[in-house]
Amino acid sequence: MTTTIPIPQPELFSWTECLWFLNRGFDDCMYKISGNTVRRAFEIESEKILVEISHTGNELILDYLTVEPSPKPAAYIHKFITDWFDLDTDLTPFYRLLANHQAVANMHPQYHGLHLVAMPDLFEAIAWGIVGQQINLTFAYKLKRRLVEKYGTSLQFENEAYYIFPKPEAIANANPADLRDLQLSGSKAAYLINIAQNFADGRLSREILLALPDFPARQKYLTTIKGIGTWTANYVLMKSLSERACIPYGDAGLLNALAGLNLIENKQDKASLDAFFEAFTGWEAYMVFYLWRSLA
DNA sequence: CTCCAGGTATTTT
DNA sequence: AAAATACATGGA
Repeated sequence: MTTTIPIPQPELFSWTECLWFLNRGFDDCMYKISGNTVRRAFEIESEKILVEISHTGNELILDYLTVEPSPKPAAYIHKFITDWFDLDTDLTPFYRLLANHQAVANMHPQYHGLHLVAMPDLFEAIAWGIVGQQINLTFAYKLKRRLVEKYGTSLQFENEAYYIFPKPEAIANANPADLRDLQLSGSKAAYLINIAQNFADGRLSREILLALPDFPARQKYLTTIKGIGTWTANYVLMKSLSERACIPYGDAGLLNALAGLNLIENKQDKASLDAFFEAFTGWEAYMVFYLWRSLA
């Protein structure tokens, strides 16, 4: 079965750039890329579904490779993919701001059509944020894979396993020592279990965060949770809740990119960092994403 | 061997 | 309130 998702502004969308980001040299176990297609497995209401996404000029094409989804999972997947590639955002204003700033003006022609590649699943985004704190990305993706292979589920297709991120319940019931054996730190193991329990008990969810009045309220709510500091809160909000005003302060890649462009003196130079971002009000998260892109 | 990684909580000035 | 430190371990 095949279905499609229209791309509202195909002239400002580049599938090649989005795929480049997904495939930028790390081993992310949540999808597989081959050629110009990406496959990802979902488990919704205990239905396991494998989707292959490809692209034409003005729409994404979804092929269901195993089973045809029921209406509710189909709707979930449609929304997930719309959010994954941030299809509904019009980049025109962002590109105008880039053009006005000499140091980053070339990013528009260079990365034209790159949409912010998101992590629509909030639990996955938070868990990934925790796992990735203060370690290099290569190692972080290894830890993520171990976590997913041990606590997630999977679907077999053509002799390959497609993994589905663990449900909160699976990690809520995990033994801290087992997480520690995956080479997570003791602190991270405790953070993950506590956060998973919050999700499992209904004390934390996308809906709960969205019900808060504004962005600062969501930041504050997240940072009250052990293990979620300024960086993780902003990272999660920009990657999973489409908050466009997020700056993951302290992010090593962000600081390196800004230093490389001589926009900050050193990693403590918050004044210059804030001054730079003032030119991108409302598009801070996109600016961060493009700076990360520029590091490759 | 050293230094740094898509940091945070805790302890010490 | 600001600064130092422990945490874990791979990669360069």
